Amino acid sequence: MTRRTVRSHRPATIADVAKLAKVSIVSASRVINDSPTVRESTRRAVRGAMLELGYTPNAAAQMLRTKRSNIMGCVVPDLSNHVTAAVVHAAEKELNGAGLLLVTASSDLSAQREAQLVQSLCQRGVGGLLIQPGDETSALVSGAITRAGVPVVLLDRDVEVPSDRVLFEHYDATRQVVRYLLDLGHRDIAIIATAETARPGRERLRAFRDELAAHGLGRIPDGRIFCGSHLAQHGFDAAMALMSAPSPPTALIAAGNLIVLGALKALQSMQIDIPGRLSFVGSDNPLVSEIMTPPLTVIERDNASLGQLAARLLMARVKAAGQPHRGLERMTLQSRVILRRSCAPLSPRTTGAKSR
Amino acid sequence: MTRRTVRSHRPATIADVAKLAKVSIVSASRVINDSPTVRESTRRAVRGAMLELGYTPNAAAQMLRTKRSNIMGCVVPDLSNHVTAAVVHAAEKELNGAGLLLVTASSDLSAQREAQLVQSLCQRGVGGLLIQPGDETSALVSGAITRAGVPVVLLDRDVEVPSDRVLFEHYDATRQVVRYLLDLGHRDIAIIATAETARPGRERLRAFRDELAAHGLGRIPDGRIFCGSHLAQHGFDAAMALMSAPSPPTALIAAGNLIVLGALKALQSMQIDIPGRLSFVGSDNPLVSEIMTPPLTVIERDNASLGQLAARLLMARVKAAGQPHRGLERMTLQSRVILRRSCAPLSPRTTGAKSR
DNA sequence: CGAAGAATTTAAAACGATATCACTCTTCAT
DNA sequence: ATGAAGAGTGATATCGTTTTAAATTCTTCG
Repeated sequence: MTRRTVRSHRPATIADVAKLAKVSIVSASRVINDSPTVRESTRRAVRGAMLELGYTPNAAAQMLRTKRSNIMGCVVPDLSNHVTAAVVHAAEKELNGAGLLLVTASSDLSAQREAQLVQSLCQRGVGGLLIQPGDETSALVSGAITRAGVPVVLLDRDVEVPSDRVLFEHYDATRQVVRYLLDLGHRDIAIIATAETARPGRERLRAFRDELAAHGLGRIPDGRIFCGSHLAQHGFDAAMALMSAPSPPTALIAAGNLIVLGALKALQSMQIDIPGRLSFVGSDNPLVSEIMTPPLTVIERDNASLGQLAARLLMARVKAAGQPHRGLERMTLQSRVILRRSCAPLSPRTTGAKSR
Repeated sequence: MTRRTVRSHRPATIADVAKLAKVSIVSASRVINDSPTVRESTRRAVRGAMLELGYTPNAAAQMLRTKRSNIMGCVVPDLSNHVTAAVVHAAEKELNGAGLLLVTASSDLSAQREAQLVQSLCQRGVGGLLIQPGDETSALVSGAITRAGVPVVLLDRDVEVPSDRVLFEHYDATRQVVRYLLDLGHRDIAIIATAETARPGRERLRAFRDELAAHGLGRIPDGRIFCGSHLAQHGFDAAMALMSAPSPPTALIAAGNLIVLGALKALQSMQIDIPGRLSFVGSDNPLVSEIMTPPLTVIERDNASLGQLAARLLMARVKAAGQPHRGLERMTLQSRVILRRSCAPLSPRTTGAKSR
């Protein structure tokens, strides 16, 4: 028969709180939103009532009135990619810490789907967006972003829109790796990369060309550059083509976490000795590349930091909504080159095999 | 000066649609919600107006009124885990296809955080939940689930709550693997698994014990079973302890996708020959385990199917809300054992090394 | 042709919060 | 004493939708 805190089935509303605290609904609302113009005694009364009723604001009503929600959106090409998942996970964690939620949607690299998702998320009232477009050149996507109407932070992409962005430094790291291979004596280096329509692929490729050119090797022979999807299959196909050709390269850079795996599968199926016959540079896959045989020289990035920074940037922008626009942020995170044992000096054997 | 479709900045509301279609707001609402009691001509008029205005319902208002939203929630231990990400990605894709969104939150294996997330998501009005609790025995979590008030589908977990669940078959596959090792002549087999407080770890361990007992090896010596976290570090530590002991096992099962990587790192650092000195069984990591040296015998699961099935189950349950409760679903997906080259018959050398 | 009944449509009342604006009550300078 | 400024409060309108119940129109049939 105890009647303490009747805990009616219906969740408490602000009206219940107000009544219990013996103040107006408006005052209750003020307390909830930390308005400064409310007397301390009132604040205490409302706080007490909220606690007693276990009150939490109805998000839908709040959003209907204010037009913004504390749900952020995130559009990425493929959440099942380990690198993407790491970024998203870090962002989500950072946002959660601030009481925000993150809804994630995968576009499967379809520009149309991307644009549609951005629109659909905005219309559903997300407060801000993290976006990693698959293709930076799509007008459909840049249009959708421009029209979003909420703060947007780009994830390692450089689309021509007035948004903040957090980027990885790909160019220097790639040049560094190419130089490393050149220093080892390699003169015939190939690269398998992602599409040039997105920053990582474009930057890595540009670095590849520039560094070779800087060493007087600007005239890259045909069939040394493979640009395409980020999928393992692309790595496999490209590596197959490369190494089954009459005169294969002596070094290979696999620039993409799945590409690495596909390429290695191909190399293994052709029983190509690494680094005996081919020096190999991979990327990402931190745990894995360490225990491969041989352990892989790779370019690695701190994906968690990217996600975290992006989330912070977004929250700052959302909070500052309405205030005069600070200049656009453009943060760059360094990549790390980790030397392991998958690259070796160009040996007589390699040369021999090639000059045959 | 063209005034066609003025495209006012404010998005169109149902009132605009109704006015343009020259019907009442209610009729417009009926058309939007596919109510059967609306004349064909009316329907056409409203449809036309919607299209012309580019109208889409305001989700907040809809939710405020109906108390349900088309956003689903998902609570998992760690989105950055490849396996988890695959499941979530598939679920998200399936939901997206039906016009639903998925907000994902990671609990970092904290039961408290899990309970809190479930509550916070519900209060924010998600229409249903996919949950993978880190610890099935936590009353905090099962309480939160019971109190959720929306349909819940458990992801490969067996919590005592009245919810649907989609499970992987772990028991048979593990017994199969143990039998395989026994058939190869191994008598001293070790296992590194995740915690017993969650289904996968518990099932695998039970299978391990049962199959050994079935072969008269029920008396498992100390230090052959390692239960703990799912992290690589646990795999590393356990493998280190196992193989640096005076009489190491001749076969090892690493039951967890990260555990595998940690264990392999340890084995490599100790320069333990696989399968010469130790037969090794891994799990998951499909692309990777194929290109390891040697290629790994593993237990694999179709994570995408799990996610997809869970999403479907959830949608069915959400749609059937209010209707008499069908019995609880409990679907099981088979695991696959893939034999590769990381296991070998117990050789004289292995035996010798051991009997020394 | 008129009435009953079915089929549509509509006006008005929620849903739960915040925004706006008016009001009271101090405090303080004139 | 008067007025102005400002702090604190509250009544009411509003956000965009669905629900309810009542009103209207359309059929059908005696």
